Amino acid sequence: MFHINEFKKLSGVSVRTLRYYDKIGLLKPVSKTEGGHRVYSNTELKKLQQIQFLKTIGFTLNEILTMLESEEWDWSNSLLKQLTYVAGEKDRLSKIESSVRELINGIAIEGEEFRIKKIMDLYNRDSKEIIHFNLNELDIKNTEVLEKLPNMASSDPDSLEWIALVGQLKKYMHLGYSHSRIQNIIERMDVKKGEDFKDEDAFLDKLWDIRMSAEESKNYSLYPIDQDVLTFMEEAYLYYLDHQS
Amino acid sequence: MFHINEFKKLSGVSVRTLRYYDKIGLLKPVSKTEGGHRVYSNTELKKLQQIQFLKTIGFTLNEILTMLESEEWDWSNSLLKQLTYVAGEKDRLSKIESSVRELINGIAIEGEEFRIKKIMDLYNRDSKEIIHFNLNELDIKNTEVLEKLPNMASSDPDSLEWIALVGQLKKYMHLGYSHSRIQNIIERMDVKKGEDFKDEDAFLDKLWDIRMSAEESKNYSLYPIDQDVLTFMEEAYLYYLDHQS
DNA sequence: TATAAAAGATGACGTAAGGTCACTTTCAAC
DNA sequence: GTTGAAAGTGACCTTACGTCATCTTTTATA
Repeated sequence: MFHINEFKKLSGVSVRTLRYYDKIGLLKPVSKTEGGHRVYSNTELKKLQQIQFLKTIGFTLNEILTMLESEEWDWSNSLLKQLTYVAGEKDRLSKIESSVRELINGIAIEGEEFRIKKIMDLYNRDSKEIIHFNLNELDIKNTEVLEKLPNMASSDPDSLEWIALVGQLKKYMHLGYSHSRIQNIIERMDVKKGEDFKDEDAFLDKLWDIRMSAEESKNYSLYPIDQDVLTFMEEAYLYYLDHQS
Repeated sequence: MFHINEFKKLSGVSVRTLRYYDKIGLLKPVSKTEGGHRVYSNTELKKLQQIQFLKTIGFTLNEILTMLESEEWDWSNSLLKQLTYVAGEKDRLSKIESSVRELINGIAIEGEEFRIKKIMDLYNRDSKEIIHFNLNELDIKNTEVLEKLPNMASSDPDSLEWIALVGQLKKYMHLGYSHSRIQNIIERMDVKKGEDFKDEDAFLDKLWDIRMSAEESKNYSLYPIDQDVLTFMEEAYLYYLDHQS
């Protein structure tokens, strides 16, 4: 049993935060003294560490609250959502990073005059690729795509394998679409497509369809796939069809 | 000259935001009508676009305010700072992404309940860094297994596929080891084993070894594989070897 | 046991960047 | 001049706490 300052030292979380978590019902002390001082135990310490972890991967306190409250929480689903979010943010930051690098280089080379003009140029480009893209994504995510891909957030191993396959494709892209490793991946995708999923709503069919129409991929919000990966996939697939035994 | 609603349509920025920018002195309208309605011009449109750009690369409105106010601003310096910040954030998100992936993988293989709290418990306040689940942080006592599986906690797509394959095996176990679906999975495992990894330390070889000695798998604690899955895998593999071609 | 000091509790206000009412005033068309 | 649309202002709300200010409880010492 610890009082609040000991608990703070054990957990590394500020007293204010502990009181706040108590207030919002996220982490209540195991009991209180007669005078109203909070008393914590090891149980609360563990729970607090879980909270800290979920916070670092980007969940809000409210989300964490409902997660830890409900006994039957769909962890896979929310973790996949979170993965989507995190991967998307990472992607966004990558683009920003290159913009800023470009700007710095431009200023270094061309000097002061470069400033306004180039900022504008960069902004216009970014506004098309980043901002506008995000707005569309948000709008569409809630309506069409979710209906189109009902099972896409499942923790089904098949879905996971699909994710793995796309990941491999990306990893080995530099080998070129005719490379045997790439062709093996494509073959597995093709086999898997025909073999594992015969129902219409299946994850793979939907994603396969999306591959066909590159435009749609922009709205594909569960697992962001870069445009170049999709293009590459298309090329590799065509090559695969041509050279099939 | 535009009134506020036209300006909103031109810029894509909400009316509330425009009024807010006016209030904090970031973007004032060129003039006001006698009745107090805001009037904007093309100059403000350009400035607003600059603001939007600076916002997307992560500057606060306050920073932008001082930037645009002072005539001689050290752009290189602040952009470099921003680059550092953005790159750092990207790095942070990368680590989070791997953590989440690993968590998902663990759940995919093992099922929801058991693993998640245990993994989350790994979060230590001591490590100010985001946890990167490498094996050292895990509570593993058998060091032999540790040495055998150097890369198994990585989010390498190859690892992901392996994980997915084991997951599928578990999922379709009930079909029996001679079922075509199972045999397909086994075949992919076998092909993958020989094909993708030729170096000794590779993930798959090591795990394949572990399949051989079922006892060791008990110490295999990052992605523990159930005993029955291992046994089943062995049976299916023997069947596969017998009936090959 | 009395008392002082330390520790804890509670409440209020502030943060960034606006969103969302509610209510009032001005503009533009007829 | 009337009227409906558009614009104005002000207040409260959001996250996850930090930072006082004031009051009460606990604890250590005389």
